[in-house]
Amino acid sequence: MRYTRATVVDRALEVLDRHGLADLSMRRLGAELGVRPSALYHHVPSKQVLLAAVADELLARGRRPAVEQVWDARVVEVCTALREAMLAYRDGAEVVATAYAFGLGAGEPAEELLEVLLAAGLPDDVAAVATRTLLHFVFGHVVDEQTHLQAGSAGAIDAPPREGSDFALGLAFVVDGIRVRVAGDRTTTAG
Amino acid sequence: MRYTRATVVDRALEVLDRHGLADLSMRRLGAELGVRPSALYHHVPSKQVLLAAVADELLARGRRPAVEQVWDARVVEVCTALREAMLAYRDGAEVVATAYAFGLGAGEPAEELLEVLLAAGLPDDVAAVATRTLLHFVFGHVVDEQTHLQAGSAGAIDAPPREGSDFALGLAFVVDGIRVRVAGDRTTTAG
DNA sequence: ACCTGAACACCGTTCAAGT
DNA sequence: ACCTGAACACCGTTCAAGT
Repeated sequence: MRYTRATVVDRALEVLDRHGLADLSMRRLGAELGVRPSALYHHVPSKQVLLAAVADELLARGRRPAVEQVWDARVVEVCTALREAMLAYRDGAEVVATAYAFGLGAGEPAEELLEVLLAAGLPDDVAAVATRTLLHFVFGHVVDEQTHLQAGSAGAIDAPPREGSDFALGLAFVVDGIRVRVAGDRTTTAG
Repeated sequence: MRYTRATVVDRALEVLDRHGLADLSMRRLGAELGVRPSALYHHVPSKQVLLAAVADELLARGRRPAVEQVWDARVVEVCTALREAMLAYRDGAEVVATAYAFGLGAGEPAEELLEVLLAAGLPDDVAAVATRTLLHFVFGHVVDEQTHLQAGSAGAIDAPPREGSDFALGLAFVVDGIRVRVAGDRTTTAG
């Protein structure tokens, strides 16, 4: 059998969702494809790069069209869509957060947020920090949330009721903080 | 030679700081202590627990007395001290953030922030979410920051100028967002 | 109680050789 | 171009046996 990079990534995402990140090894993935682990290195330079590709594929599948018009509602929309895309796959948040930390994935939501914040009137450097702050919140929160959800569904102990409302409240803290700056800059520019 | 749990943790912290998290294996640590890896399991039940102990030791060494009185200045103080404690050791942020995610470490800064936010007048559930939002920001930001700092000092490419000011600005977003709630609750209570 | 010796069940990655 | 076979240099953890 001859494989392409896309099918390797697809199969990796399938193994991730079915067996979890801990079981997604190059050897396991090779076995799943009926191929020696070394064969994978013809399609992907390293496991790190493969996982980044998995992260981006996962996010691509979760993409939703933009509907909100105002900057703050748009920020909430992008972050909420990001959360849902990650929650849709087992260990999705961990994979995306790690890829982002290595600078290899999640570039698209980052660019989208930066655009929105620049359009809202923030200076370049402030918008860049605000974007990273939002992403750090989303990744940290959803990794936590997904860990607890999965622990709850696997074991006998049921998970604490950490629903989307906690996400909305935490996100509101960050967005409100950014709003203070947006309003301040507008005032400064106007005055 | 006979060792105690404390010396094992101390030595692990030393290996972490000198060689990095990737080189801190049970086998490596055993060799460093002149002992078989299996001997370590008499002092510590698993590597995960060892790393959590390393995280807490690292934070204990970075502890500073509280000086600020007002809640928002106090929050900034706690978060800044947390950042500095983690930056003081190689891969410190990664170790502490991971231990926190597993619910095994960093309990002390979490409790401190929660106390401050409750004293500021936030209801229990809001204060809990605010605490987690602050910690997610701090961990996410400092892991990023430390990765770039270390990449800059190791390789030929110099790091981008991500100084403490980015941290202060990002933290201000979250604190300002929380302030909106503190003010709102006070208004609600008063009205 | 603390440690050794030996094993179990794995990893990611490289690379000459085959087709 | 794509894959096999085999190796290199590792992992965390368990457990009977020693002292």
